[in-house]
Amino acid sequence: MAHEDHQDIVKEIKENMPDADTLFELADFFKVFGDSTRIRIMCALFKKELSVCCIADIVGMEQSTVSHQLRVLRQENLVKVRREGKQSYYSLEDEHIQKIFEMGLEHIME
Amino acid sequence: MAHEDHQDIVKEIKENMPDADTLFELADFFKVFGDSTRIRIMCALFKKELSVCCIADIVGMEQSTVSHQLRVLRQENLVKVRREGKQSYYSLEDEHIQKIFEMGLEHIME
DNA sequence: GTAACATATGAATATTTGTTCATATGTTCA
DNA sequence: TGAACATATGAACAAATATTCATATGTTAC
Repeated sequence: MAHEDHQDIVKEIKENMPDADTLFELADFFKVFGDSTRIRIMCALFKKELSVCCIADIVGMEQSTVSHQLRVLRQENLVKVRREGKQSYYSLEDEHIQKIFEMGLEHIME
Repeated sequence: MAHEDHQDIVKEIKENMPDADTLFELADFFKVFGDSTRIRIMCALFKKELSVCCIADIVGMEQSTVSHQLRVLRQENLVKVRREGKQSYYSLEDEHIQKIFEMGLEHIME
């Protein structure tokens, strides 16, 4: 290492990279997709909005677990909530999420 | 919970979900995107293939750290290696990766 | 008001994960 | 062969994370 080539390449690439903050934020965004419980929750929400207890039943986990994970999803703006009576109905924030999901699927299917 | 509505919805959604194994695999795939070091490595590789020491310099981390993370990327088929003399040159496996990356960026930019 | 239900949250725990150091492996050149 | 360099890997440690239990908060109906 440390020949001129090396330094030139490093410099060139560095200059064209998005800034570190953006990439850090991006990693945090993808981190949300990196857990099977959350993935399953999101997947369940593709069809329609669902209450917390429905989601818990679908993914087969404690209501508490689901609630914690829904908070994570909310914090990254992947889902939104609507309160109706005793229940909270969750739905996907936008269609990006499903697209990203599908691209991931495409990749692992190869 | 446990009114008929609830059970019907749960059943309907469950039947239409991809199987658990697939979703588990998908989570593992996205997990790779969920770390800022790996994201930065991938991002560096958008332009061209790079040697390990170049990557280490670009992301500003130990050669060892980068090597470990490159293994993770390899295991999920996100990068491929080409050995040339003393150096290993890494490059992205396919164009899915950049697309997924860009969709993520789009989302966080909103 | 209280009871019954749905959801959210805090604390504790176990597991996973990222990084580093030290070192092994692989490659080239003399 | 051995020295010098590049990369890979194992062990150890610190930090982050997912889950559960217990309980608090919020809502409705009586």
